[in-house]
Amino acid sequence: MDYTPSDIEQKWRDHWKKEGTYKVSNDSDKPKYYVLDMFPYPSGAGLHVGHPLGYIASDIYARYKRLNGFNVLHPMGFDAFGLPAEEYALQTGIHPATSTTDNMERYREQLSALGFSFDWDREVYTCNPKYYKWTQWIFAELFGHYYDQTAKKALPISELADRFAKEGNKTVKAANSYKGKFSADDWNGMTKVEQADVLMEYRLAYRKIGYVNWCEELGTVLANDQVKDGVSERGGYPVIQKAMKQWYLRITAYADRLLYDLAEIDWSDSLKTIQSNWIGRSEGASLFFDVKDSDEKIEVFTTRPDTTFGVTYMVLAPEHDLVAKLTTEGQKQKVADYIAYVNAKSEVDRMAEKEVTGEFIGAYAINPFTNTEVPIWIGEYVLKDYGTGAIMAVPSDDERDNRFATKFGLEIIDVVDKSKYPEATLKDKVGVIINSGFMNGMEVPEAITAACKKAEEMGVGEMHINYKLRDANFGRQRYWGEPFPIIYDADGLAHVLKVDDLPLVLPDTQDFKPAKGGRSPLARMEDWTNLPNGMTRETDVMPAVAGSSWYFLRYMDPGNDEAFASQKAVNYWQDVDLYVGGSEHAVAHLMYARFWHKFLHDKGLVPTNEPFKKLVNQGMIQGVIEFIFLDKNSPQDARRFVSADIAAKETDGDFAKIPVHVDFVSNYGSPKSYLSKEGIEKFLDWRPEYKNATFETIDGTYQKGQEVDKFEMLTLSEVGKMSKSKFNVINPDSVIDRYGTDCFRMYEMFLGPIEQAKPWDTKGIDGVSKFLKKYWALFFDKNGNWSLSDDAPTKDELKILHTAIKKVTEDIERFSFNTCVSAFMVCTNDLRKWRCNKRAILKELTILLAPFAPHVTEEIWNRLGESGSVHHAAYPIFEESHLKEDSIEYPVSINGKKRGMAEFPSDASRDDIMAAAKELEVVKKWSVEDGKQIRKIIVVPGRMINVVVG
RNA sequence: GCCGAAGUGGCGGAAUUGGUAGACGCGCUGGAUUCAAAAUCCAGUUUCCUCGGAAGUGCGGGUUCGAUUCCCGCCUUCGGUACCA
Repeated sequence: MDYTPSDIEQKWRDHWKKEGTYKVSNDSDKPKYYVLDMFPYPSGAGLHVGHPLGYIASDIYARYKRLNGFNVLHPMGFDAFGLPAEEYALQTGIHPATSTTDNMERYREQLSALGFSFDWDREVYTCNPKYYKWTQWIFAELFGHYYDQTAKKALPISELADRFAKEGNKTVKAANSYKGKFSADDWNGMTKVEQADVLMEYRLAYRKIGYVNWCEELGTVLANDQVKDGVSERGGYPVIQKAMKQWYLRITAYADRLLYDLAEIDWSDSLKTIQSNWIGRSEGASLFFDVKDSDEKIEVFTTRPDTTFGVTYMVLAPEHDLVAKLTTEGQKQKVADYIAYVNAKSEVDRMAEKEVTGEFIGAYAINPFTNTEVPIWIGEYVLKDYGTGAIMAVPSDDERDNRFATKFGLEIIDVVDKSKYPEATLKDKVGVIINSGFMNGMEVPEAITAACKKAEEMGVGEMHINYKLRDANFGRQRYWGEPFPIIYDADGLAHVLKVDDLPLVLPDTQDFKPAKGGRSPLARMEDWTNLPNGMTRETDVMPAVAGSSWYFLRYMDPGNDEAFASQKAVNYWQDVDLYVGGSEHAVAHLMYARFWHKFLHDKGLVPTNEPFKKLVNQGMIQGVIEFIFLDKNSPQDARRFVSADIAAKETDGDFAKIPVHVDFVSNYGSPKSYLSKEGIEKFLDWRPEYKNATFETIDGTYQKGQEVDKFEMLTLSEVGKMSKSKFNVINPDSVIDRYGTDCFRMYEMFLGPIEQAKPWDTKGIDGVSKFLKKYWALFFDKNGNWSLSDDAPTKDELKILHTAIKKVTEDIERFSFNTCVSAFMVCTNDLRKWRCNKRAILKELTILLAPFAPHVTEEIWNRLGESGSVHHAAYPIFEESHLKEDSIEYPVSINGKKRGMAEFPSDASRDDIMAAAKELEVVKKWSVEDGKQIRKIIVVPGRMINVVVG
């Protein structure tokens, strides 16, 4: 009887569904274990082969925990709001709700074909009003709270207003963006609007001016992803930075806790480092510089107040508020030109700019320590949102300042003597201070303290802790997202909707184009925005990160209409024990989710301080992106495409890389990938705007309709993220059709370490397929008849089984699934050598294999005559005694090079082995016979012997 | 630019704590079976040479009896860089 996956896999999936094999209850005597996957965005391209990598790993782990007696919560859902569905709607007129529903349906089918042990009754999707009711509610709660730095937690904003009325804000230590100080009398004398404006600067959800990518031609705000090289990806129109008032979340209030609580969670060091660098806590001083002939002061943050005597100029961010006020008449034009240049660049482009750029604004600041005048510049390397958006430049001790000063011929004064520390780089805070008045002769750390003290005495500054972390821009001028539960009164004051008025359902429309001024399409729906009582609704919607910031809590109690989840459910499940997802989410999603969780914890609504106890980042399965080259200078009605080899040769040509759908390309991913005549025709059907183009190769040129015998246009292959926008998505469906789900699951695991990125390739899948056939064949005789023996297993058979139990168990625990698959292969190969068909061995092997290949093992389990499901069986117990050997083979090295082997009893002592080693043939050959002496013998019991000769 | 990761045979990868480099699989070569093919099975497969060795884990140094593993300096590729998710 042959192994035929198609005969068994669907049968068992139907059976599991019918029996509710993977249902999980909130009432259980078993210990709980929560295994969570990062839920997918249901893209129109379907589930690709990269998604399952993490899902298979977490499914194996969930099944492993279940076999070990845990009550395992293992849910799945969809991150269903987002930009791509809206862009698709703009192009096709298909409503995002429709396309998203269709895509989710396709994803469910694809996911269920992978045999995951999800409890689908707990499915959550973020665009469901029953779900986003609570997303809106959490936002409303954030709006209703401020962060009290004395209590170290969020408190109701009403308590803050009461304190202002009694004490003003001088005694309040709270996270805020309000600059001034006021007394109780001042507060009580303010108008309602003024008070509301002040409170807004303290709320955890607040409004302020922020910058967006604005495309005038498209009349819309663009995501960073939609901007390439300063122009819109669609159409290639110019994009500038435009100021807009919108919602923000004050995540910076939690910066310290987000940083220090990393210590209590089991995440990789690299991920913790990424998060900690993203938070970017640095201690230093804020210093105020007077401006010559002006009342204005420029505030800077510096980690090196000890170098203040070396300040020879200042640089403001081009967007800094003071730029307009301080620029002198003579410099106005140059400054305006420079700002226009900067506005056309994204932040990433600005940071990546290798050339130093800047402009003098004509004004001078006064160095508070030296009273000398220093010129004020603007430069793109200073970012508005980091620190105060202004720096004091110390070209002697900062690399970027140094490059800037060198290029523009600005003065450089040495203030730190590093001659005592020849190893130190500019970045190291070491050295002796020189040319610096009261600090001369001090070591750097001492001087930093002294400079802060002096600044405080002089009233020109103070110690300050700065974070790179910025508050989260939470407004999108879009349609497909959660509406804000916010209405504005006649004074423009924001009010939140009460929980009884939620969800505020996203109104229906067929017109997804932005409204005037780049506002959300909702702004056009006046019936919805204008309320009968004269109030108006907020028309921005929330970003996709909103729904993904708390979904893990909803799975605990997904149907609840009274709360985001019941306290009983939350107290039972507590937190996520294992979270598996891509490293591309290392900052944004994980940071926001931790922030929301901590806020809910402050409110006493979740028992844990951190949401994700252990986190494993799966590497990305990459796709191949194929390009041909478009000659940018060719006329619009006769575009010229050239092959990759021509483009490589014509180095002076001006070519744009145009991605080609991988389906059109022959031999994709290899150096010889090419477009055939048929491939080009498919490309032209797909991109009709190029129908008149010519396609040039070294051997000749092709144009649509032309007759050619053999035509191969070489394409350029690059490896990169699998994404609909790169036209390189590969679905698992065809692989599953051919090899079966169990094989696909094991092959994805066999590809390599789960955390490592790798390009997709089906080359080795036959090996895994052969393994499953061999495993199946263990249960059958030569004639294909079911044939098992009930005899007691031999010592060798037990050793093979228990070697596998040990290896597989240890490797599951350390998430090394590729080596598990290899251990299974070794085990079946060895059992085949012994022609083992003992029930006692094969039954245990079947349970061990069940998490990896759930279908074939269930079929065998059934044929073994066992009751129930193999997925509810008891995990095999490892017995050390079966692995014991009488003797061990030692490698014998001479001077670190392996020269031979020698066998010793496994209980031989180090001294015994050392004595015996001297007499070994190999050792004599390489020492005495070579005219050398034995200098030293190193024995590591059970491992190796190394003899040093010389 | 900044932050993080990776680099080992023709290919995917293994080596868990500094201790036999290349497990397992693909591919390839030869053989068996077959009228033939597929499938299956067996053997071989890092490179180089004088068959005894020599070299070898991106590159250049270092520590050590011993380094894929630790340290210093580079190179290349991938991910993130705050509005793709």
